[in-house]
Amino acid sequence: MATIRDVSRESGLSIATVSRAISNPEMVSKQSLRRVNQAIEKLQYRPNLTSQKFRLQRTNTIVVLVPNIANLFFAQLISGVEDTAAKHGFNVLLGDTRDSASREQEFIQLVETRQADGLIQLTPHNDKAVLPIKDVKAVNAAGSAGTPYYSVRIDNEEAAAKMVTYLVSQGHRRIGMISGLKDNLHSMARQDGYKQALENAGIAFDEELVVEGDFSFWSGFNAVKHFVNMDEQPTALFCANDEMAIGALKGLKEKGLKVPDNISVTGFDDLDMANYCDPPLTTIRQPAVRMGEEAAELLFRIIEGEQPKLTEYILPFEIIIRESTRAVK
Amino acid sequence: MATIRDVSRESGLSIATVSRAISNPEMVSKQSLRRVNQAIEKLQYRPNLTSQKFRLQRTNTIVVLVPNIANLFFAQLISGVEDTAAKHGFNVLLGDTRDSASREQEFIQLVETRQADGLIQLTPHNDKAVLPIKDVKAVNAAGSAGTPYYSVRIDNEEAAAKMVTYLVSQGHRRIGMISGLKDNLHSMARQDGYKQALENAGIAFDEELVVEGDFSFWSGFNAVKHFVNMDEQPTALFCANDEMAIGALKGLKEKGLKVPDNISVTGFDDLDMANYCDPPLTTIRQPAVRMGEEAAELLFRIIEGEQPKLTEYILPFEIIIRESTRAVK
DNA sequence: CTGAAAGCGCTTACAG
DNA sequence: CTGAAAGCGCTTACAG
Repeated sequence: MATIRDVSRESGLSIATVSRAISNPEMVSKQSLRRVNQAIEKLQYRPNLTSQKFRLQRTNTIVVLVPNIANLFFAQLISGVEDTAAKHGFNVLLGDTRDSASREQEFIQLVETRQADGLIQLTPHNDKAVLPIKDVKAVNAAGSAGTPYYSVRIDNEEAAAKMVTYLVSQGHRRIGMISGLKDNLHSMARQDGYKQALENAGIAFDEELVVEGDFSFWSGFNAVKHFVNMDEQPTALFCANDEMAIGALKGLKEKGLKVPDNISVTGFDDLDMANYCDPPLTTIRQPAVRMGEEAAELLFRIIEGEQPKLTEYILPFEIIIRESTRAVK
Repeated sequence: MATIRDVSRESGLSIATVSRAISNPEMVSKQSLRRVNQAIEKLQYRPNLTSQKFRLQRTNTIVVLVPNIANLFFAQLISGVEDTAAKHGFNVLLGDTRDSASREQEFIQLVETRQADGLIQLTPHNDKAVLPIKDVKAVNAAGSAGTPYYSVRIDNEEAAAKMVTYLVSQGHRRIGMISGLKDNLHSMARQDGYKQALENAGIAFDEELVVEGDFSFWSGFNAVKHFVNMDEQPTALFCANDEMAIGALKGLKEKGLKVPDNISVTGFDDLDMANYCDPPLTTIRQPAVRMGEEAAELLFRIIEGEQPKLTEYILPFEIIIRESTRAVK
C-alpha cells in the first residue's frame, strides 16, 4: 500500500508538505495542494492511522464494554454514546464482553495499551468486577450505587420502590418479586427498593414472596411455579427486569392465569419486547439514549484532562403503565 | 505512562532485551527475565500496542460491521466470529453501522487505514452498498446472492421456497406475503422463493397478496390491515422476517383473528422473540453461530495471504415448526 | 509556503 | 544471551 513517501515522490513535494496538505490544507499553496491531491488520487493513498495515532499519542477512539449486545436497552444507550462521540470527532468501538471478566479485561487493555483513549463500562460494579486501572479513563453507565469511579445511572432502589408503591396504590398487598442474581448490585438495589416500598405501606416483608432468577426469560418462566403453588397467591409480581417479566407472562399463561385479570406483572428496563409482548408490560424506562450521551460527555471531559468533582450522575426514570397491571377488585 | 525505555533503565538491561523478555522470554536468561519482570511490576508497565502494531504492520484485529446490534441473530453470529477470532489470537471490534452508509464507510476505513486487518460485513449487498476497496480483506456473512466478494450465507430463495411449500403441504393455497424493502436483496430472494414455490404448486401468483414492509415490527403490524380487508382473505402469511411476523401477530390479534386457527403466520430468522411471542412462531433458522465461525475462518485465510477459489459458502438452514401454523380445515 | 530532521515506542537482523 | 542501531509512517518545531 502507498505511504506518504510515495505521495511525496509522485508529487515532487516533501513529506512534510504532503502531511500538511492532508491535515492543514490552509498551510499549503493552492498549487501544491493540487499536486498532492492528484498524487493521492493516483496512488489510492490512505494515511496509516496506526502510525498517525502512534505519532500523536492520541487515538480519538473510545471503547464501550457491553455485557450483551443483543439488548435493546444497551443498543439505545450506545447510540447516545455514538452520536456524541461523532460530535467530538471520536470513533466508538464496541467490546462484546458477554459477561465474562476475562473478555472485559481484554477490552480494558485496549485503553491500557493506548489503542483507545478511554472507555465506558455498562456492567454494574460488584466485588468481582474487573476494575480499570488507575490510569485508564473510564465512566460507568447504567450501573449501580457504589461504583468506585465515574458513574451515570438512575436510582435503581428508588425506581423499584416507585413501581411497588404504584402496585400498592392499585390495591395490591401481596406482591411477589422475581429478583436477579443475589450478588448483582442491580438485584440488590431493586430488592431494597421493593422492601422499602412494602415497609412504607405497612406491609410485612415475606421472604417466601421473593424468588431468585438470573435475569433470563427462562428464570422468569420457572419462577412462576413457586407462586402458583402457594396457598395464598400474590396478586402482583414485581420482576427485576423485563426478560424475566416476559418469561413470567408466558409461565402464567401456561398455568391458566390471566394477566392482568388474575395477577399483575411489572418489569424493569422497557425493552422493545415490553411493548410487543402479550399483554404489553408495565415497566420502568431508563433514559437510555440520554444516559449514553451524558456518559460520553463526561468521558470526553476526563480525556481532556478535567477531573470532575461530581462522580455520580443520577438521571430520572419513568414508570410506563401498560396493560399488564390493574387494580385489585 | 511508562515506556519500554523506562523498563530498560529500571532493570539495567537494554531495550532489546526487555522487548525479548516480553515477547520471546525463552530467548532471555532467567536472571534477566526476573529483572525485567520486576521492573515491569514496579513501573506498572503496559506495552504501547499502537506502537507495536505500527512496527509490526499487523493489528491482529478484525472489524465486524453490524447494521443493528440489537438483533439476536447478529449477536449469535458475532459470538461465532469472536470465538474463532480468539482461537487465532485476534481481537474483534464491533462497528455499529445502524444501516447508515456513511457510518459503514467510517468503519471500513479502520481497515483501509490499517487499524484492523480485515472485516466482516453483515449487510446484504445492494447497488448502493459501500464496497470495501480492493485492498481491504473482507467477507460478507448472512448476505445475499450477488455479493461481489467472499460470502458466507444460506440460500435465501430456497429457504423461502421451502417454507411456502410447507404451507402448501398444510393445505394453504391463498398465501399472503409481507415482504421487505423492494431494493433489499434479501427481500428479493425471499420473494423469488415465494413465487417459485407457488409456481411449483400450480398456484397463480397474485400481486395483491404481496405487501411491502421494511423489516420492522410496525410494518408487519400495519400490513395486516391490507389482508384483513380483502374479500378473499389469505389463510396464511409468509413474512420476510420475524419482526414483521411478530408485528403481524399483534395486528391480527387486534383485528380479532386467531393464529393459527383463522390464519397461519411464518417468519424468517428465528430470533429469540420467535420463541417468546404468542403463539410461538414457525420460522426459518439460519445457522448463526456457524456462519460467524465460517466467515471468520475464511477471513483469516485471506488475511494470511490465501486467495480461496470458492467465493460463496452456502450453509444449510432449518425450518422450525412452532405453533403459529396449522393445516387448513 | 516549504523542507530537513528529530522523534513517537516498539521489534529484529546483525554482530559479538 | 545481549546490545547498538535501523526503521515502521507519520507530525511538527525550526529555519529559511
